[in-house]
Amino acid sequence: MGAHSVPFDRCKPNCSMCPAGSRCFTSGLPDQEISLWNDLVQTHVPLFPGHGALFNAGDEAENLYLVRAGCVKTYTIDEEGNERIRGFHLPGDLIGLDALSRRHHPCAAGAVEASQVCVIPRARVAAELQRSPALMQRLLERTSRELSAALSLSGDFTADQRVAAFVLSMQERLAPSASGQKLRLPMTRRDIGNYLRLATETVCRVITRLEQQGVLESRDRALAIRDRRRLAGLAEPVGLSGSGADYFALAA
Amino acid sequence: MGAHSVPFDRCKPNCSMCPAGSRCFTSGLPDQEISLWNDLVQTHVPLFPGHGALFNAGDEAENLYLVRAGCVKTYTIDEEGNERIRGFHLPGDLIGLDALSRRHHPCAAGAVEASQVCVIPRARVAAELQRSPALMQRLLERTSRELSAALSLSGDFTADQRVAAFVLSMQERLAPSASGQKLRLPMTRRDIGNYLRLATETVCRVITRLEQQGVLESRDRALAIRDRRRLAGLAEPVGLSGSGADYFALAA
DNA sequence: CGGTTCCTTGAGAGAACTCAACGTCGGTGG
DNA sequence: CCACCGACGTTGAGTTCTCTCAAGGAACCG
Repeated sequence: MGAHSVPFDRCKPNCSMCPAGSRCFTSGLPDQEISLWNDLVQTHVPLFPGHGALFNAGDEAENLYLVRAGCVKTYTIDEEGNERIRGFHLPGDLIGLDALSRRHHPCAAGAVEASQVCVIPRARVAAELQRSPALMQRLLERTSRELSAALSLSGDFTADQRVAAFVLSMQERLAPSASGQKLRLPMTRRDIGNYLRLATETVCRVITRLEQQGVLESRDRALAIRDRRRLAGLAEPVGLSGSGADYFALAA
Repeated sequence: MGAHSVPFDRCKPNCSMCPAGSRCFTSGLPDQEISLWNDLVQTHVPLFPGHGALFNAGDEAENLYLVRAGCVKTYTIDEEGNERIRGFHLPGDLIGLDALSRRHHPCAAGAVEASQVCVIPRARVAAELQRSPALMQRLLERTSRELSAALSLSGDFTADQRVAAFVLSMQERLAPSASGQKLRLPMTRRDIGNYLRLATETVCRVITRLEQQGVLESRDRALAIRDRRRLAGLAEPVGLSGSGADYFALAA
């Protein structure tokens, strides 16, 4: 992965044609608000794995980013050069919510697979917050939801529990309607392990074991859930799933 | 710890006399905004360890809470009855930010030591958000900061790194000015271990080791940092400290 | 084709956990 | 006043889960 950020080209996006569709965090808002948001979005940029980071840790946090398509990871690099993945961001997810109280990004962001992200200048968001409580609430809700998920994953769970929770979570986020269907994970085993704080080999072994027990079917990145109940039973202590259950909780 | 929430008594608090003082998240706002916030605060309640929870996981999230004095922990109980501490909340900290996108609390809250918390009805917060962007920004910033901290702690760190980061963090939060002074931790070794995902014994052993190396001085819950540099060096990969460095980052 | 990256499986090592015991402290009640 | 009890803190010995190291096979690409 290169050291420098990608340059932005100028192509004005249009929310009504967005591939993220109903997963976008504006989904469900009145047309007027969405158009307002659309005006905030400055441009969108393509992003490819290994072709430079979207931003690096310590960079000034000038923008928020919204994933249009693909998968983007946020990560830190420790002094020994080891990557630590903090999160995977799928279509509709915002990137940069952990920097809202800071001037600089606490982490870097880069593509896991070929992706597109919308760029929203933070100054414009800050200005808009003065006018649109609804958008601000959405922002706050998303941030709160990420907090809740991060707290869930920070427990000390076994490798089986972690992997089970991860698979379930990815299924819900990637294909919320198609339960039991085949699923294609965007990331490598190494990335999964890094995110779950497990060695790559451990991830492999757990998946193999779950396959032998008839819980999963897996061929490389393709994956199908055979026994959802057992998987959910394993994942339950982690408490990661169902984060997006009731959305408008903050609104009175 | 009892199963039922404590009843609220009626004592109207006054922000200008709050023991949390400058640590409160309203600190630095113009007097007018603070008075506005003061109006939102319905009441404040005392809280004692072992005398019932402030709320339990699954409870309807009717209120936000703001710690006035003491120390409050948030935690979940898994199906085997094991407690998992998700966070310690010190004077000035808000409780319930992880529930802003939900109707129900994902965790319980209870006193670590004798404490007082302000009660702020969420409905009133939601209504106020329409009018006061400054307060909303503070709320968003606090949530973002907690997210950042939670992500930092979710890495796979050694017991030494975790304990070092915890001690440093507590020192910064409890006595930001009095560096090197003696510090009194509000929580037991068991609570620390539970929070850091370490066995109680491991926490003891690490502290003992750090003492032998001249990094710390420790007698039960009293604690003094002897070699801040070594401690920070150990804690550095965790990246927990300094979260509150630049505050008004979101404001334009 | 080579070369690279990813996935998978095996064997040994190590960090943290569990189990167990003991000392200390503070409260309680005889 | 003191014995008792429970909670907390500390230390030791053995176990276990996951990691590290190593190697082979599969997929992809120039």
